[in-house]
Order: sequence, then C-alpha cells, then structure tokens
Amino acid sequence: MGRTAGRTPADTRRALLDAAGDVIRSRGVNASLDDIARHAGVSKGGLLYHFASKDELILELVRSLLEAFRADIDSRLDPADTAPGRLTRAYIRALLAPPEDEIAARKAIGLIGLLTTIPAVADLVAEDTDRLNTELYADGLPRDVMTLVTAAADGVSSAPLWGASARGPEFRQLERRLIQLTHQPSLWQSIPWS
Amino acid sequence: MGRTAGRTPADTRRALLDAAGDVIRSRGVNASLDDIARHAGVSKGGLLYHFASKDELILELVRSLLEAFRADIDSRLDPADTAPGRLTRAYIRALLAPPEDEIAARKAIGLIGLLTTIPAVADLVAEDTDRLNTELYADGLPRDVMTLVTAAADGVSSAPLWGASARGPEFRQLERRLIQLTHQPSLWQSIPWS
DNA sequence: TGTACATCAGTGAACGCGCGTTCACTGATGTAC
DNA sequence: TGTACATCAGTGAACGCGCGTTCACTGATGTAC
Repeated sequence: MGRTAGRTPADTRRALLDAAGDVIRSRGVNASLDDIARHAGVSKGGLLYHFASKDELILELVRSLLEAFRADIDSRLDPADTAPGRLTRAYIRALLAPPEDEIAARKAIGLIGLLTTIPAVADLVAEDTDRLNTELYADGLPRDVMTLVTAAADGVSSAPLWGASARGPEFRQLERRLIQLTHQPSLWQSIPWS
Repeated sequence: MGRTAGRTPADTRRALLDAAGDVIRSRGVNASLDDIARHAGVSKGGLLYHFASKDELILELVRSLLEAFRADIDSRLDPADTAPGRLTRAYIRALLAPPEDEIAARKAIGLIGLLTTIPAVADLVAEDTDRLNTELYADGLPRDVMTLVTAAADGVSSAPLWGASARGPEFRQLERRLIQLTHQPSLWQSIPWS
C-alpha cells in the first residue's frame, strides 16, 4: 500500500467518482478537477493517479451511473411477478419513484443527461439505451403499449431537466395506472384510431 | 449604419444566434466564441459588439429558442377545434412531429436540454415551463389525463438525448392515440387502480 | 528480529494552452450647413 | 452639391486567467534475506 490514511485505494477511487457526481451536479460539466479532488479529500495529482485524464474520469463516472441505473431497475423486479411486462413494470417503478428519496435511478438520469453533451459519453449511453430497449421490447407486451408506457415514464423522469417537479400525488396515480395498463394491454389498444 | 456589407445589424444578430445554435449543437456547450462568430461570418470582436458576453449570447439564444418552441405549438392549434384540450393537442403534435423534418420545437428542445447545465438558463427555462404547464392544466382536461398525455409526449421528445430515435411508425400511432385520448378522457380514467 | 529496498498512493509546484474579454483603431453611412 | 463631422458596426491584436496535464519528489506499507 501507499501513502494512505485509513482508506484503501479502491475506496479513494470510489470517493472520487462520487465527488465527481456531486460536484458536476452542482457546478455543471465544467467543474474543475481541483474541485472534485478536494471534495474527495485528495489532491489534484492524486485524482490523476487514479484517472489518467478528465475524460477518463467522466467516462468511468458514466459507466458507474449506467450500472447503478440498471441495478436500481433490477432491484425492483417483483419475484412473484412472472406475467409479460415484468421488466417494464420495474422500469416504471424506478423512473416514477418519488424523487425526494434521492433514488439511484433518478440521480443517475439527471447526471447522465448533463454529460450527454460529450460525444464519447453520448455513444456509451446510446449503446446502453439500445440494450435496455431491446430487453424491454422482448418483455412480452404489445409494442404500442410498451411505447406508451415507457414514453410516459421517460417523460416524468425528464421533467426535472425542465425545472418541473415530478412530485405530487398525480404521479403516484400515474405510476399505478401505467402498471395496471401493462396487465391489461387491451384497454389501450381499444382506443380508436382517430 | 456601420461597416457592413449588404446585411443589416439585425440580420447579423440573427445570424449570430443561429450560428450559436448550430455550433453548440455540434460541438457542445464549450463551443468557442471564435467558432460561433466565424460561422456567422463575423469576427469575435463583432460578436461581442452585439452580445456583451458569452453568457448574454447564450441567454438570448435560449430566449429565442423558447419563443420558437412556443410559436411552433401555437402554429399547431386547430382553429376548428374548440373542445377542451385543444392546446394539449397542439403540444402533442409539436413534440411528436417527425424529427426528420427538423421541426422547430424538436430542435429547440434538444438545445435547451444541453444548455440547462447553466444555472441562469435553468431558471429561465423553469419559468417558461411553469407558464406553459399552467396553461396546459387550464386546458379543460382532467388532471390525470393531462399528466399522462404530456408525460408521454415529453418522453418521446427526450428520447434523442439518450440516443434512442423517436422515428418509426409506432410514434405516429402513439400521436394519434394520445390525441384521441384527449377527446375521450373516460377511457383512461376507466383503468382500475390496481 | 532488524535492515535494505521496491512499490504503491499519493503531494504540490510549474507549465502551457485555449478562450473570454478589452481595446485601439477603421471604414461605411447618415446628418448639418 | 460639396464638405466636415458624428456614429454605427464592425476588425484584429493583445492580455490574463483558469484549468488540464506533467513531473520531481515523498512517506507509508510490503517483501527478501
């Protein structure tokens, strides 16, 4: 081990990623390495020992956010639920969860949204989105129901980007109705075509 | 008039805002003033004659994007439509319009999304969102139907941010169904509460 | 068990470059007489 | 109608600062003997 005080290198690395998330969230993408390092209790040089460049730090941050996002969805899978649409329901729960408890998925989404400015990040995110969408399409629901339900969930989760809060009881109700809809796709499909 | 060749100052100003939009779209928020100015056929000094600082340029850009967004919605109001939900329907049409024809609203949304990183921009956007949401809530539809329908529209329009394309016939169909739903709110409200 | 050495995990000063901002100057058009 | 002057709409060089990256150095821990 090196010059460390009660913290393993892996801990420091994790602390740096967390600090990057926090600082970028509050100061924007242009947050300086110095800021991030200090928030993690490390010097700028120390940060660059773990991440060779700012780009690398940010890519690693995005990777860890995408992982956390996916883990949050998976943690909401209902073991008792084996009907078509079970992944879709977990997705809805993750995206519509109340923002006040600082849910992993919600935090991750906001940050990823900010970082998508960077082309390399956009590529990484697009790849992940593709993978998830493929799984959702294979989740056993009619395609048009899937489209509606995930679009609605995406919309609610993107509201903070526009300064609108997705708090409030109407979103709790929306969550329940969307999930119910995945159990009765015929309700949506019964809507006439104009 | 000053030192200009076949272009009024107002034209130059407009050209600078357009160039700012184009360059920021392709190079991200960190696009340099030099880049933007050159794209508008003006020197960096010339840009700063029209906009005292980069912040001012960006705020003006956002203001003009918000205006364009709103104008696009208004242009989709159906004069023959006087039923409750007419503004909501225009909103749906604007957000779900095919992205390939580079619709004003879609372009504006993407750019605004990028720029929300900047706190002053976030404030401006939040204010505008509030105003629009207030109007939408007063559009005569039951609140829960409004919530669903606008969430779905928001979700589709934010898809490009994640690298997912909102192209494809399922989105055309979604548009028709959402609009139909605003004419028959009871269909949505008939969904049981789990 | 003590000692020498290698390595790991950092520190902090210095460098250099990009970019926003400033500033002195300029050339075309409008206005007074 | 010509001339002098003011103003407007720029130009382009220079400045300075923040920030990412480099680098020489350091102190704690692990390992060989």
